[in-house]
Amino acid sequence: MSTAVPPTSRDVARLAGVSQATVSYVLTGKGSISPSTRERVLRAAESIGYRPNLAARSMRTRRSGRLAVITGVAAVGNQMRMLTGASRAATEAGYAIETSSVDGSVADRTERVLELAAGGQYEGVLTFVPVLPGALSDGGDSPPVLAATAFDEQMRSSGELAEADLMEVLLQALVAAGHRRFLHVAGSQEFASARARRDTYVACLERLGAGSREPLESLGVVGGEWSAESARQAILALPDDAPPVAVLAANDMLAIGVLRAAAERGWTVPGDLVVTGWDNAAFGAYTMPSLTTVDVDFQAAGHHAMRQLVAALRGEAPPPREASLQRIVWRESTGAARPPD
Amino acid sequence: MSTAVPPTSRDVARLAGVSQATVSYVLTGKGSISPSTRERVLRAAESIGYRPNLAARSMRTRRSGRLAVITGVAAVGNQMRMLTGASRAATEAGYAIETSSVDGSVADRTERVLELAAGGQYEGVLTFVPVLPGALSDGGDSPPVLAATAFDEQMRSSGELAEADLMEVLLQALVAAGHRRFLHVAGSQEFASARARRDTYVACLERLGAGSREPLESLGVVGGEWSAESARQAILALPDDAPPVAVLAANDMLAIGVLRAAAERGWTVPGDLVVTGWDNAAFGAYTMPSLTTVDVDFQAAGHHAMRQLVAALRGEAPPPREASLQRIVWRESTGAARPPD
DNA sequence: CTGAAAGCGCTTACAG
DNA sequence: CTGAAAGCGCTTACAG
Repeated sequence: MSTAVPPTSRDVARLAGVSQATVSYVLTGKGSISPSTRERVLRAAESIGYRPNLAARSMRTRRSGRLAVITGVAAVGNQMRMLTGASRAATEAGYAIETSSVDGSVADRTERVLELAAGGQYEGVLTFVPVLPGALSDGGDSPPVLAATAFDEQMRSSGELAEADLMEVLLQALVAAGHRRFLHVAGSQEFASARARRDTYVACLERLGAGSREPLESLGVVGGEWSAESARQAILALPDDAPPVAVLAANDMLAIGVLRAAAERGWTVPGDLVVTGWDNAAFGAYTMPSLTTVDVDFQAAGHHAMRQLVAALRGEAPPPREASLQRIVWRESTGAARPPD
Repeated sequence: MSTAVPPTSRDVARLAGVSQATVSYVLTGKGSISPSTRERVLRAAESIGYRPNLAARSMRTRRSGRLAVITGVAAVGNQMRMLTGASRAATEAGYAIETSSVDGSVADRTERVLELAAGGQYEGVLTFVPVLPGALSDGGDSPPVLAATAFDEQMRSSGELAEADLMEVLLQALVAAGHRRFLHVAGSQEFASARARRDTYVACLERLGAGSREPLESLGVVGGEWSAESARQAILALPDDAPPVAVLAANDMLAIGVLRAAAERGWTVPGDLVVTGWDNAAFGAYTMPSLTTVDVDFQAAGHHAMRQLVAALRGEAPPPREASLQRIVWRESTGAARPPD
């Protein structure tokens, strides 16, 4: 519609009766400008709908104002929610984000992330897929690279997604409900979240076992990828006398594979098996039986991860940790088990 | 790592022993440059790893080289797959894409799309969520705005996703298997795909009914949003004597809601009810029973939609229609029904 | 506290 | 077929 040429800072200057430099100082907040001049400039800019030409600014400052987000092919729904949150945080901070999808091995993905970081096009990179820890950096000479789904010793990530505290709550409740035999169906161990859930499962079971009168038994950790089929296979491979057993799956997709396999074997849920998932996938409330799971606020997680990235590239202190983004949703697949309070 | 200043076209010119203008002509393919000079410039650019500064180019050409993709909050997994394909197509065409998530009413979304199109930051806009047809444009004075999930009379969209031909195949196969009573659980009618599936259901049932010895009966069209809960409610509202009935749901999320409701009412699937979905969601192979559905290649759809956008903004003819991106996947929820061949 | 001037890296008439 | 020069819209020392 509007074939009109967009106004420039020179137009604003002319209108406000100041120099172009003054306009720039007001808009970037850099120079020290008198309140009255400042006011006048702002009003002029407003009145003609001035919006800085980002390309010109970028060329002059050698800052692109753009951040890259790396997505992968797994758990696309969760990533999209994270992207929404990250996108909002980036906009709030004055950055635009560009999305780049990668697949292949962890080495391939890492290579790609490194390329993007070195390309000079982006001021920072946030990855939703696991890469080798060596690729992560909190800035310094090169653009910061943060991971939203992994964490390492240097804490260059939003740990929330990797938090597995609720695995302990799940286990405690199941023990309290009388369960004594357990199995963990793990997710891809490339993901810190999967590692955290597995580690917490193993550690908690040991600890709880030591403190309880009756012995707790773990049938171990099976699976290792994020596919329903891997979970199904793991359950089909169980000995016939496995039940009664409480199966803690690393996410809902795995859990539905467990449900399916149980049905195939003629095991009832929550009779012979109880099952829990993670992520609160939309389908989980409608399976038969519905899935007990851990609701994760992916949008908030994406928002927070992006805020961390922005803080890193500005050299600011990381934003405070958000209140927990996770919460257990008890449904039919765990029978009468409920959290101890 | 590399604190080195990236090479400029001037560096390339110096190295190749030509002027900066010549380098530009070679790289943009605009001027007429002798093959030997051209070769020399290309080699020089290659040798020092020259990559054009997009900000500078953009400022000079007043073209941003950036396209906006609008995503929404529903069917996030499908959208992410489309985004992956669109992203690839954009890169192939030399564009970068930025993602912007919108929600709210169709009016809100339309407003947002219009803003983005008018903002001057993007050369084109592709939306994965429905907007008012008036917002769509195939270019001209303003940037083109295309929709990947809707279509209108002017065909400003990649119709593939809206294609519902397979609904007819589904119905024919079910009729051939002996089904006589049908129900359609529709998706949100804002989506062209949902409208197409509903319309095809209605039209086919009429046509097939007219041509068959035994009368076909439709229990009608219910639902109208993309939630499993709406489908569940629709089934719970059916009269007790509804079965046997073939339920054609507009997507898999709806179908799992149907499955759940059937179980709650004590109706067996595929005995009392047969059920079909759409989209081939990952969980559909693991429900009990597994879901017959329509597999959709969302990545290819996104790729094709983006190619259309690029063609529109370049004033080129739209790319040829892809071979069908859809295919029926027969599973347990339809019992013995199979396509007539 | 404010302005004149240079320059970021590119493209594109224009002249040769 | 090639080069010298201007200018896209901004920011930022520098001088006042």
